[in-house]
Amino acid sequence: MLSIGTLAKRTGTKVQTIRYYEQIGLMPEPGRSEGGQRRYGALELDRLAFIRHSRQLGFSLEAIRELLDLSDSPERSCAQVDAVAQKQLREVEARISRLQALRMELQRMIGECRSDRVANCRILEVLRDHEECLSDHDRPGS
Amino acid sequence: MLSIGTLAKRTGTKVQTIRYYEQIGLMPEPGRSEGGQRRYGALELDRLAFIRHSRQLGFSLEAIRELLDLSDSPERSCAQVDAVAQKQLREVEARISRLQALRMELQRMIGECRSDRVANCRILEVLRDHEECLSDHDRPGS
DNA sequence: TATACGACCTACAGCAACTGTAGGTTCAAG
DNA sequence: CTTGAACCTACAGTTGCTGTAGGTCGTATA
Repeated sequence: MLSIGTLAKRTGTKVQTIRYYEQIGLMPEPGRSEGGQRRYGALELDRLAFIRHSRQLGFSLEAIRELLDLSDSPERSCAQVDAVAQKQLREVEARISRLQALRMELQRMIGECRSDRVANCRILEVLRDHEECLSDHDRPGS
Repeated sequence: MLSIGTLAKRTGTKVQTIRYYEQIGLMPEPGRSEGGQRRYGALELDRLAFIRHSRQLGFSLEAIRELLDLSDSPERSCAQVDAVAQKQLREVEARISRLQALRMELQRMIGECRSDRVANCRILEVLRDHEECLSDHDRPGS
C-alpha cells in the first residue's frame, strides 16, 4: 500500500494534483488508513501513470476521461480511441503552424530593429501597427 | 469620442475584455458620459490596438505592460524592448520544439495501431507505458 | 415628446489545470 | 515517548479572459 506522497513520487505528480484528480472524479476515492490517510494500490498507480503520460502528450483531462472509459470496455472497437488520438494530433499540428507563423513575425520584427532609442524602435512600431504584418495571426492562445 | 462597444469593434476586442484590461490597470480609466458610460479617444484606441496585436503575437499581459512602459520613455535605449521580444521568440521556439516531439510521438502511436479491439489497442498500451516512448516530453502545458 | 430597445453599467461566478497556503492531525523513526 | 515530516481539509490564487444577472442609459422612431 502506498501513501499519497509515495504515489506522487513514483508518477512524478504533485500530491495536490492527485487530490485534485480525485476531486474531479478522474481518480477513484482510495481506501484510507486507520487515521484517515489515503492508501493506494497497483491499480491506482497504473491509472495515474496513464493520466500523467496522456497529459504529457497534451491530452485534456476531458479526453483522458474518455480514453479511460474506453479502456474499460476491452471488447469495443478501438476506432474511438483512434479518433481521440487523431483529434489530439490535429490540434498539435494546428498549434505548431500557428506558432511557426508567430516565430516568423517575431524574427522579422527583431531583425528589423536597427535603432538604439525607444523613440524609433521598429519592434514597437510593428506592435503598434498590424498592417506591417504579413500573416493574420488572429486569436491568441495556444 | 467612442463608446466601449465601438472601441471593441474597431480593435476586435470583446467589451468585457476592455473592462478587464481597465481593471488590471493595463488600460487607463477613461472619461465618462453624463450618464456614466465610458468614452474613449484616439490615444486609448492606439493603446488597445497595441495590446491586442501584442497578444496575437503571444506576449503575456505582463510583457505587454513592460513594453507599454518602455514605449513611454522614448529616449531610453531600446535594448530592453529587444530583450522582451527575444524572450518571447525563445519561448515560442521552445514550444514549437516540444510540440514537434509530441507530434512525432502521436503519429507513431497512431501509426502502430493495427488492432480493432480496445483490448489490444496500441494507443492505449503506449499511453499506459511511458517506456515505449522515444522522447522525454516532460512537463505538460504549452 | 414618449417609448422601445439595444448598448451600457456593476458585481460576481466560472473555465482549465493545477498550485499554494493555513491550521490542524497522523505516522514512523529514533 | 517524542519529534518532525508527511498527511488532512478547505479555500484562495494563477492567466486571460468569458458569461450571467439585474439594472440604467442613449437614441431612433412613432
